[in-house]
Amino acid sequence: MIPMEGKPGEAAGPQYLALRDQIAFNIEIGKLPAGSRLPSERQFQTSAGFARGTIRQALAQLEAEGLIYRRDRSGWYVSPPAITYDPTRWAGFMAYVTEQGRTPATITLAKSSINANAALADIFRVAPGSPLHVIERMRTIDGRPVLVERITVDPALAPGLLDHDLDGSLTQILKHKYGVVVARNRVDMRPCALAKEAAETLGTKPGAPSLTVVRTSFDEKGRVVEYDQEYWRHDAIRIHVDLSVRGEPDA
Amino acid sequence: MIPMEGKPGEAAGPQYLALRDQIAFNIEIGKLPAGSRLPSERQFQTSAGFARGTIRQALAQLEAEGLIYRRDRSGWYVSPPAITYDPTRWAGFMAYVTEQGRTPATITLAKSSINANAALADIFRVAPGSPLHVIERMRTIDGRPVLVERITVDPALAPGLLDHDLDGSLTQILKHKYGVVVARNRVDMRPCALAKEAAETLGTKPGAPSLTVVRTSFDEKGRVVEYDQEYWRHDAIRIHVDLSVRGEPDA
DNA sequence: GAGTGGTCTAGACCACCTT
DNA sequence: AGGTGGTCTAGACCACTCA
Repeated sequence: MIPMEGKPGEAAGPQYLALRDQIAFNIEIGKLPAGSRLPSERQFQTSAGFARGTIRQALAQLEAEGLIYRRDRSGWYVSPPAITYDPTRWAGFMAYVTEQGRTPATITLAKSSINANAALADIFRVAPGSPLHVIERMRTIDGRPVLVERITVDPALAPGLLDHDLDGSLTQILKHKYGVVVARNRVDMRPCALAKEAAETLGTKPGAPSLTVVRTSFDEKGRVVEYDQEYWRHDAIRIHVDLSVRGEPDA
Repeated sequence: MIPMEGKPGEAAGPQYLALRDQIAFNIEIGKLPAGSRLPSERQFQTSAGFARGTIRQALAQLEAEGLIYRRDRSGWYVSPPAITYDPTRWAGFMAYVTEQGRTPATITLAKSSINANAALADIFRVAPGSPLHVIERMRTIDGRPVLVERITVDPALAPGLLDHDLDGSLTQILKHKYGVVVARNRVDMRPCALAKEAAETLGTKPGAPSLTVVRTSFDEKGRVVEYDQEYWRHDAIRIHVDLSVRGEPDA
């Protein structure tokens, strides 16, 4: 067990925030380095003298701030630094994670053919019931699962796609094996909470804070080549966009 | 009090998720319209037969998902639809909120002159201790506070800026009164939790889930004209970016 | 099998909002 | 003044992980 430092001057307020401050302080000064495990909730109970519910409130607060994360039924850990994601750049996951000095990996969870429901039929502009490829993958950074994604591809553009090794870059495969080139990208992002299934895959709890990123890629003819729904641990990503002027200035 | 509908077939799982599903169902079918108030926690306690802690777990879950929000010590309310924000477009808050059929408003909370600390001096490339304008504002959509922001401006570019009415568009003032035109924008976003002060201003609880947006605006000479830190209620915003190809494709 | 977090109970008092 | 959410306690049992 890692002994915690007391923290200096504190403002008044709820006890759980005082405990939060103390833990945050120990993370700041490096006493609790990234990736290390926090003392157990019952150890905090003893050392801090609060009820377990209060301890958990402090931990939930730190989780919401992105300072710590949990591994389901295993313990609480200090979050590693977030990866910066720039939707205006075309680099894929493997590329930009490596660029930032981290180690990415991809695990294909499932691949299958489905029939388009109304929503997907609308997105791909095909008849409802048309076949579509669906690929589910999990991606890790330095061994920690950070996102699950569900990719839908129109088999008309990439027949036999599912026979390839899908642990690398999908965009690369589409380009080199099928000559499909992405000409336009649409990206939607919003904070949300993890659904049960995604939470289990990421080894965390349903309802854990998360960021949903939906990417729709089009080729030069405006056809949808890839529809990608990503669910990120919210402490693993930050968005960065750098733009020169375009569009009308302000109001 | 609004009577709640029972919800149909349910999967096994924790009780708080069952209650979550029931409330979510009532929001979906419109029994609990946007902006309306939920029954009180103690009413749920009676009607659902759970302990209050379990009720609060369900509500916290719905809050994390962005379906409901709280007004401190007042009650729980159904979240209105989110506003779409496109960082690649130049439209200001007033413009894009209006475009989406909603009513924006701005309230200036404070304006003052400070001396640059190390971090700000670095951003503005001035000597530490140099004077800087700081403006704090709150912005609302349809009367609901959705963000607080802290804007820093170099007085060298806009002397006397604080004497203007700052409830409108700052970018407009900089452009029309000072001839300062934004040529480049850098935007950083990340999920986080509201600090105590921001939470109070937004009428919610510290630690409420939130999205931080930091905008740095440059003029054509590369000088920083505006440094804007925004703290959004996480259920009030979604990001949308639409891009044509640029940069190398993938890896 | 010991220990972890996940869930749940049944109370309590408080600060604050609302009427 | 009555009701609200905010905080806190002191237990309990369970499903699961880990050694």
